[in-house]
Amino acid sequence: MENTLYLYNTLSRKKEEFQPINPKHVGLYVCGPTVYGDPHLGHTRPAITFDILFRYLKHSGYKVRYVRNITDVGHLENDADAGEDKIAKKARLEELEPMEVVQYYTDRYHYYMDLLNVQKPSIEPRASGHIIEQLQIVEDILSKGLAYESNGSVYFDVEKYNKDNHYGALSGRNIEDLLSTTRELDGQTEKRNSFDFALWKKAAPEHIMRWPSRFSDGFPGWHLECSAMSARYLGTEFDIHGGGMDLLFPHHECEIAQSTVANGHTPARYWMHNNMITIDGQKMGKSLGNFITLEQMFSGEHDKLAQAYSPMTVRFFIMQAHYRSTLDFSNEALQASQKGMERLLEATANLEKLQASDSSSFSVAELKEKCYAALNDDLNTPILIAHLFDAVKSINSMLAGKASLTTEDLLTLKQLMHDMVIDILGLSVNTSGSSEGNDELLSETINLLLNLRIDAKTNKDWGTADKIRNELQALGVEIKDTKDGFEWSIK
RNA sequence: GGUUCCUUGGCCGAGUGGCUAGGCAACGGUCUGCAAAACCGUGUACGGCGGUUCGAAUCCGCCAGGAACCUCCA
Repeated sequence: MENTLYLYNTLSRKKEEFQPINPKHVGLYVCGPTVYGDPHLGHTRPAITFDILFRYLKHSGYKVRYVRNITDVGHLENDADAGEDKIAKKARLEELEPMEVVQYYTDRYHYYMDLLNVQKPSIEPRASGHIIEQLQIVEDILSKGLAYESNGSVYFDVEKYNKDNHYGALSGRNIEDLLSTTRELDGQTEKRNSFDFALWKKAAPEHIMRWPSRFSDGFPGWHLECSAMSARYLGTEFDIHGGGMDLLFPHHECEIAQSTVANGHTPARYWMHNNMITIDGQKMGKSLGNFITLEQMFSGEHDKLAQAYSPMTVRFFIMQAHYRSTLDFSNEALQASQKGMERLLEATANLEKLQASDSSSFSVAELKEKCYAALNDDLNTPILIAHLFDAVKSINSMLAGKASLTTEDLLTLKQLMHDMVIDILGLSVNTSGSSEGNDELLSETINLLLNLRIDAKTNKDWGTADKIRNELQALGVEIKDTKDGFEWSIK
């Protein structure tokens, strides 16, 4: 495929042609979840965004190593002395072993990602499994004089780093701004500057998750795991680093600083950031407590939810907005997505019914070109979907006998729709995930009833015909009359 | 307070200096026993005020409103 993919690089703040370091291979690192809570709607944004990137890169012929971590240690609750590992806190609250909490929420995360048809990354490393690598980086940075030890903790010396590098290059800040804007928090006394960040943190007595080191019994600073694990599995320089926009600063900025000191160069060439999902115009997130969990989305059990939404509806909803735009949650928007997606999937399934003819009344080649152009333009899935709806229109026109395609064009269209809808957008064709009651007996029974209805119609017995239709519909069987009979599906 | 970003028709949501985004909803028509589905058609959108330009929703300035980050967050 001689397509050129353009990706928006946060580093340069513009779209850049994507060129991998090693031809045919792509190294992709994405910040994964912190597993101390149930996955919510917000978690689906990066998961789906980078799932599409992963799928598209593979579709384009690249061999992709996709690393997405599980954060199970190290996130400080507040800062400095008041710091407490989030996992540990949750554990004490629930009186569970920290690793028990981690396991539980990791499993939950995996379960819901599977429902959303998010492909598993190639490697899913855990921070807790890479303490040694993280300590090695701490030692390395210390030996280079860009970190200092203080009361059993080790901090990165941002000011010193900034002399030869630009701390803030990714997020568009500079150290002067940071000096004046960083909030004064308790327990900053260990640090030389408020913007210094921990590489290693001494554990308070009540802190359960801890590892021995020559500095103290403690745990790694929360930016360090990504530096350690990306370098271990992708090398010190790899192609793409992704994550949520909320991680841009300080997380990714610190990551760059650490890795730059350790390796002499920035870790990733392209930095991609997905925007947030909002609700009532505000970011959906843990801190605000305004999130809707995926369990709630799929069951409909939440005050904000007018109904349950299927995983595919949620997936489609997310893909209908560009990944760098905020996306506002609303029932109306979700319902619109659901209906649109059903139409798209039905048309895709109906491709099999199409008959070729002598000539083509529309250009499949042009459609195909537009689809790839949309993807190549920084993964513009809303535009891609708009083009797919054009295809839907054409497919339905063909079904209605108002459009035609040659055998060759029809084949191309089938392949294209399969590639786009199934492979790249990752929608599964069996629409609603609910009762797949496709057992013989049920099918034959419904067929029997609908055949009786045809008889009734032949006899102009509209009362009986309507009764069969209405009652079946009430039971959730969707009925469509066609020229030569009927079609039905279970809703 | 600092930095950055956003404001598009009933709802969601793309986009470009001049060429139909798309979806959902609505309305009219075709089809149908009636519906549903499908098809055809309709909707004179770009926060406000100035400026640049032959021409701006798209560039610049100001104003209004909103958001993100600066603290854990996807």
